[in-house]
Amino acid sequence: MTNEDVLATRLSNFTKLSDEECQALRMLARDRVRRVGARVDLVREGERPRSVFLILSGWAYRYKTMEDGRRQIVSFLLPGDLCDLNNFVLAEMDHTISALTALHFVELPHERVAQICEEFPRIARALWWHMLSAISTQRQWTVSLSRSAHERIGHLFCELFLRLQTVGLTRGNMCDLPPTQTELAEATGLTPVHVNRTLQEMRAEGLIVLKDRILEIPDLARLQHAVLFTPNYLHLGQAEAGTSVEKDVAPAVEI
Amino acid sequence: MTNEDVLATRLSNFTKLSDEECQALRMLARDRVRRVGARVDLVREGERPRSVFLILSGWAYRYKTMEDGRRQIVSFLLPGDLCDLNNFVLAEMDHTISALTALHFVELPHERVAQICEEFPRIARALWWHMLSAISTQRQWTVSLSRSAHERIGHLFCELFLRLQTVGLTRGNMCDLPPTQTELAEATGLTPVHVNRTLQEMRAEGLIVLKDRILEIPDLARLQHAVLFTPNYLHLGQAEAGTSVEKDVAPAVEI
DNA sequence: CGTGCAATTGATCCATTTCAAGGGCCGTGG
DNA sequence: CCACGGCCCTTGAAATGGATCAATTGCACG
Repeated sequence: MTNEDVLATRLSNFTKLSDEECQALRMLARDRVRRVGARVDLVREGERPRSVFLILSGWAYRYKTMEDGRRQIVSFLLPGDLCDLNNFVLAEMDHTISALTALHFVELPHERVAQICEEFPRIARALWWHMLSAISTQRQWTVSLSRSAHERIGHLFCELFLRLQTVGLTRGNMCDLPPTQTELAEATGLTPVHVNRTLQEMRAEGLIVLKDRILEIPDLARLQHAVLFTPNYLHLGQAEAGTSVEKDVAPAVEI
Repeated sequence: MTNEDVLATRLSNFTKLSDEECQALRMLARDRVRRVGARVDLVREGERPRSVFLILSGWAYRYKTMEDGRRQIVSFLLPGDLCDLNNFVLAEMDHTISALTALHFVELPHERVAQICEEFPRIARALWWHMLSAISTQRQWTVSLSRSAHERIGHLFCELFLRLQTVGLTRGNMCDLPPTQTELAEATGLTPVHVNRTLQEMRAEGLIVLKDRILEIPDLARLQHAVLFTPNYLHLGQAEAGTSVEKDVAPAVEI
């Protein structure tokens, strides 16, 4: 099901948007809707994408391949996510974006985005937030370098659940979780076997229920606590909070 | 030693800049130079920085602390690097930036940057590249999730060496490497003990010479090969390459 | 009714962690 | 001038989390 409201919904998590702005975003999502099946590449390493992708439905992911064949998924792209907003300069991709499930998306020329930003400054701001949150998320993933298997997986689940929630894709404490255990392994830097065993332990502890690609988190707070998850990096609902926070810092010497 | 040319040098790796543009960048680096000693925080988690930092000399790093005290360094900031260029929206920091060594830097109000970008579109472009390369680097770090200790450390060394090279801070095949083994451990997600042993092995293999905070890479190509390093993610010297790369991709169905 | 992929299980191996302690260097203070 | 504490690097031995190898089950699909 294609939802042309996803982007507006997603961006509303950063700033309140007017009806007019939402309408403009809705128009974007009608541009040139495309559909691809699972496992299809959207952009490949070495290419210079000439546009921004907006995901309307389905999951995608970015991954890097090493010479010896190992693959590392470096991020998941969910409905409402924009890819390579930053790539105005048409840089060469250093990784591949690929569909995890069947996918609906729109390919937006950069000018189209620029034009909307000019007309609606608040959308421009929201897009900055969007980008910021993507970068923060990337940083969080690197923190997993010092996390245990439990923490890596649990953390990922918390993140995905919350991100899906912001676009209305959770039902109570449940959500879809399309990636296979092998893909979870590629995302966390673990072995499929070990992911499997870790999942079983987490199930045994009652932290998660995961079956048939459906994830249920009986007690989100407990899971978050168990895996040391703090959601601040998603930067949800901070935009309103004003800008006047003053603390003493860096007793620097003026030169 | 403060080098007011670092930024121009750094950005020249992305696009050729005119003398006038370089001059403008040089003026930036004179704005309000500040100096702090090692281990001082520049911005702390929870704050809303109102400006961009430009590092003139010395090293800094971003890190996250977990509730149980573990620390993870998520990136190093070198001379010529700009921090939080993206943070126009004044988001709350979800991590801390701290000086690794004594540091010279400039704090630039966002308007100052915006103004320069308006006057010199090519600088704006270069700043996009700068940002892009920072994000790519962050992605590369998450690839370390599936790297061995040797690869993590070797990869980090290759990256730092090349980044330093772009701002003229290498001497032949040598460069400064101020982080302690404990800090290298925090950056790679390993134990200090294991970092120590891994370094010894890499020394024994002749891949590196590391003593007194000076790193020497006798054969960069060999090291790169040994740790599966590919420098494309730094996006150096791609800007000139034109934008017309066409390949067939994503045999998508128009709807 | 096979074929193939996802999930699962068992047994073994190894990389990395943990714990514990010693040595070198440097700045500080007696 | 020497003793001291602190930080950084180093070493050893033991414990363990996660990897590896190999095989089995279950299920969807042509």
